[in-house]
Amino acid sequence: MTRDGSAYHHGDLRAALLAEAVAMIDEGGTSSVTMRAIGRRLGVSRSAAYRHFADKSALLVAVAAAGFDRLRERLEAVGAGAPDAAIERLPQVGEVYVRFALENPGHYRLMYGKEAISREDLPELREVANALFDQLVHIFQSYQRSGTIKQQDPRLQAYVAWGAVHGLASLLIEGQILTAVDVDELIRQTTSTLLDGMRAGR
Amino acid sequence: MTRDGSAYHHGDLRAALLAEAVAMIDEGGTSSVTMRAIGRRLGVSRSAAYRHFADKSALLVAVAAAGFDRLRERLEAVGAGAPDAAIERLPQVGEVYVRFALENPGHYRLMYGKEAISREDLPELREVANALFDQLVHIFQSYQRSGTIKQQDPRLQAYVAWGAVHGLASLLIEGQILTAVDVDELIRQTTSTLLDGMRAGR
DNA sequence: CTGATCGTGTTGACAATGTCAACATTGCTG
DNA sequence: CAGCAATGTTGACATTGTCAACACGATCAG
Repeated sequence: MTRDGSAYHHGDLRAALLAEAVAMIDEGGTSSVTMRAIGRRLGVSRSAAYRHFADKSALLVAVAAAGFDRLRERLEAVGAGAPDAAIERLPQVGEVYVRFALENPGHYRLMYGKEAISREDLPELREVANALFDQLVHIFQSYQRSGTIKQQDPRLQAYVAWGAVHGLASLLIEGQILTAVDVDELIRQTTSTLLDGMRAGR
Repeated sequence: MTRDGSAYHHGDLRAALLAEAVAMIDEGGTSSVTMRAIGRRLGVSRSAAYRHFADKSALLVAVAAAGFDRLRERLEAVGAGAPDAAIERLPQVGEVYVRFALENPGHYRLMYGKEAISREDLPELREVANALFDQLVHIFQSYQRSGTIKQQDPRLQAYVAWGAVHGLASLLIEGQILTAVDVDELIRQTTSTLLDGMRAGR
């Protein structure tokens, strides 16, 4: 293997399948991802994918997992050097998060939706997603320690913030925000409202 | 027609189709709604629905529209008598909104998702949904007039609030919030954070 | 009352999909 | 070099959305 392409054996079909699926998802939505179409695009037969994934759902799960990895990398890069409690942290995280969704709408929908894949019974996905959430909780804990925000269950604060940012991302990628508004402004407004709403000292 | 059931002519198939589709959506998700299955459940042939809806998408659009109507009714009922600027208004609206999503997850997903139906080119849906949004903008305008919150583009405030509430609803119905938390508490926390974050006077 | 007409249902048919079983080809291992 | 396990391919089936051709039945003209 690792040969180029004279034929029968692809070389690294698994990786190619994943990449192609990601591409198709962001081109035409999850519904455009079809076992047969993906094979066609890769010049491989319709059921070749079954040697690498148990079924379509398994393929999509792998795609989602890859998405979580990419998102995590980006988020970790935010203020990699900055102190945890730096006040710019939350807005930056929020922005990167929403941008990711906007750039990979199909991917994002797959990751946080339930239609295509159900997360409950997939420990693999649960872990990655939980890791992301924990990262957020840590930010709020730092803010609390530095006295910036209210002393409260940080998980609750994290859920509220995650909800707000996820909601904004969803509205945007689902085409619900039609009137002309500046996306950057919306993101800033969201994160600053959150921070102000959680500020310590009434 | 309007007769009971001896056979060929159903009586009111259109309404029955809508009702059955709604039921199926909230039972097994949008993907479980199948032209053929819906016919089976109604004891009618597989393509009977095509006499009332151009295609599957048209059926789903009608279902979504019905959903918007139901949601609007519920929201209008909130504080129907109370003055617009009453401070309890926003939290109440938020709670009713999230509750609706939790009670009709499939329906809600269909309404605010893009996978099954695309809203842009459906003026019919645009109107209902926009009416809902305008309602929200009005609330913020009232708050501003009464000096409760910052003077700012109320549409921006409305988007931020809508995003937060929509995001919370989405996370809940998509099964993203797994750790044990009180839903009521989450809703309250969200709306109060929003209000505090928008309060006038720094 | 008779029959034409149109709305409403039904059946047949087709292409596309996910998936399994049987078969083919290849690369690696002894 | 023989043979096995991994990887691809083809055939087949049930399911789906949808269209065309046909069937039924209510209503309206005469």
